[in-house]
Amino acid sequence: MFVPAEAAILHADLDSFYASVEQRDAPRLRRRPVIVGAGVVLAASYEAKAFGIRTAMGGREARRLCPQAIVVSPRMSAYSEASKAVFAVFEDTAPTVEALSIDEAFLDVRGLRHISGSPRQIAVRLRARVREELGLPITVGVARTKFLAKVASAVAKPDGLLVVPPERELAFLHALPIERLWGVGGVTAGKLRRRGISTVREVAELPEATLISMLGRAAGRHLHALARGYDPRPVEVRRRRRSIGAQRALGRRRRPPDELTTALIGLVDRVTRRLRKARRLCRTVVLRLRFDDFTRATRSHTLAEATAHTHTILATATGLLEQSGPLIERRGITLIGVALANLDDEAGVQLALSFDRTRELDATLDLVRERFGGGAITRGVLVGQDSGLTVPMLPDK
DNA sequence: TCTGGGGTCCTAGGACCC
DNA sequence: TCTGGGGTCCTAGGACCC
Repeated sequence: MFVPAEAAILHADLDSFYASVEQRDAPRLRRRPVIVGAGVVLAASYEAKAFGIRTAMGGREARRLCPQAIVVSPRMSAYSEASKAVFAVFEDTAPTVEALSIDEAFLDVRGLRHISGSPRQIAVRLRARVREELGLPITVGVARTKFLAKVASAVAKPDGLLVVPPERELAFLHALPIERLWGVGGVTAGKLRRRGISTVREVAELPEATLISMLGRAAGRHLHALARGYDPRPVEVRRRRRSIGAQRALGRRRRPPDELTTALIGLVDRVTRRLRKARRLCRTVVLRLRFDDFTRATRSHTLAEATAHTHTILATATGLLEQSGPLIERRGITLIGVALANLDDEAGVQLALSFDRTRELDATLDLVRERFGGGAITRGVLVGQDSGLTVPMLPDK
């Protein structure tokens, strides 16, 4: 069981990432309210946030709140570059780095005391390096668990550092409003508040069964554990992605069917390119739709064989779109998207293992390695020199 | 010009298999 | 005639995150 005793997990989170990159690269934007993205706010500088501007807010509303704000178009490649540079510093700081998104990560710094100093000293140096070498503000939360580190960085923002020592965890956590919990969004917060629960302390006082009956099994258990400061999830290098998607907002204007088909072709083209670039195959094609009233629907189809072939995927997606014709007719359409799921390795070979049930798992895997010339096994996928081997359903030893 | 674009995980029912 | 339990896969929807 993973139960670290010391506060040695860092959650590092760049502040207003896109907006900070823009301010770094263009002096005229510094100390000014900056909004990235015109239709919808993708990021707002802290000067802009002071006017009440928030991420995902409509552009019109944002300009109403702050007419003097400078609106810039997103430069995704610049953010991607900046992210790579920041992650290089993360990797240089800790042996285990778990990326959460383009601008945040967990770092496990246990066992580094002799080499790098205390977790706090490591965090201080990390912040200084990102500021000095890359010109970007970053906030770091330090705690015994991932969840607490994440909450700590959220509380410390912007440009801050907060260490939560183990003996202060519950006092820190219990005083917070439920909305601060990672995993509690609008719907869950609403359910809790309607029952008169507004702080983490009140959640912690609830029996697990009550939370499960309110929120469902997984969410109830999860929240019950977190509110008591229990979070056994280790920092681990991220698994491979499980889906690849692309989508396009269409606005409220009525679109003729051939325009939808054109949009679909563009999306499938984009998404299959990314699929092939990642050297993956997909077996499931998902069509995503959003309607005039903002409700959503998905339609999916699973193929018999994995593919990265544009025409196969396009034909499948087109079929799903045709099937959705009546739905679109009735409810109008404001967004169309395609996602590819059930991803396989391009070179993955499905290997049906039949083996002696008395053999230990490790011995079985050794046998597979021996047979196929070595390689590393990751998540059930054995990647060899030239080919990958999927090892399905290994039984308990 | 109300509401972008990219993801993850969970739930629940039905088909199908042993 | 009535009665099982356990498991996987697929589809659809929903909540949440950045």
